[in-house]
Amino acid sequence: MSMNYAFKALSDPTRRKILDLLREKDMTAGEIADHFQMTKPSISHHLSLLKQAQMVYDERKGQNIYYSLNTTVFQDLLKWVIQFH
Amino acid sequence: MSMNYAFKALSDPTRRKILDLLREKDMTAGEIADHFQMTKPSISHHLSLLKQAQMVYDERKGQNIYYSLNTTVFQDLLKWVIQFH
DNA sequence: CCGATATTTAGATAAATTCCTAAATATCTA
DNA sequence: TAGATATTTAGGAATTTATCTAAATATCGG
Repeated sequence: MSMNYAFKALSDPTRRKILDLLREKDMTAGEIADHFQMTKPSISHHLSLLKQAQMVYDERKGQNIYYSLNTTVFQDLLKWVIQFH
Repeated sequence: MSMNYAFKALSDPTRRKILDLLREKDMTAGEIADHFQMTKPSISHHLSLLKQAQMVYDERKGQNIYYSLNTTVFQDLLKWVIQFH
């Protein structure tokens, strides 16, 4: 089930911060990387895990690849958390 | 912030299953362990991480230690997830 | 086509995580 | 108090994760 990847993805603070950034607006991989003291390959790796977890979309526009939130898994997460409320 | 421990705790499927069990009823460490093909020390370790994340309470009653859900962190999680909804 | 820019992929390493066995601790009961 | 039961703590091995540098891929502009 895809929730497993989502929970794994959420366990890292860098990835949660990336999601927070994307909540504000869609961003390119480079723009995202500029918010961290970490190399671009490392951020690229985190983005790939978020994509694997179906928490972000990626779309190439020319030289850039834009990342945006994919909210479908968040709905599943919401249902999961509500059970404990 | 305690959310960090909570997200870490949730990243493991065994720990999520423990939480699901405790949703039904409070259970002793031994009862919980009976639901897994894993040694009791391993389950004990998972329980300790859940406690560190403030997702469960533990209370000794005689020889047994009962575990139960602590829902306060789940409320924070709910708020966090809702932001992405 | 070439050089520059944006991003990912590959490969390596250090740190963190999961799980085990053995030993320690706490409680109960005879 | 001694033995049995419940649970945790300690220590170690195997796996996974996070990060880096170097190299590869894709696109753009001249």
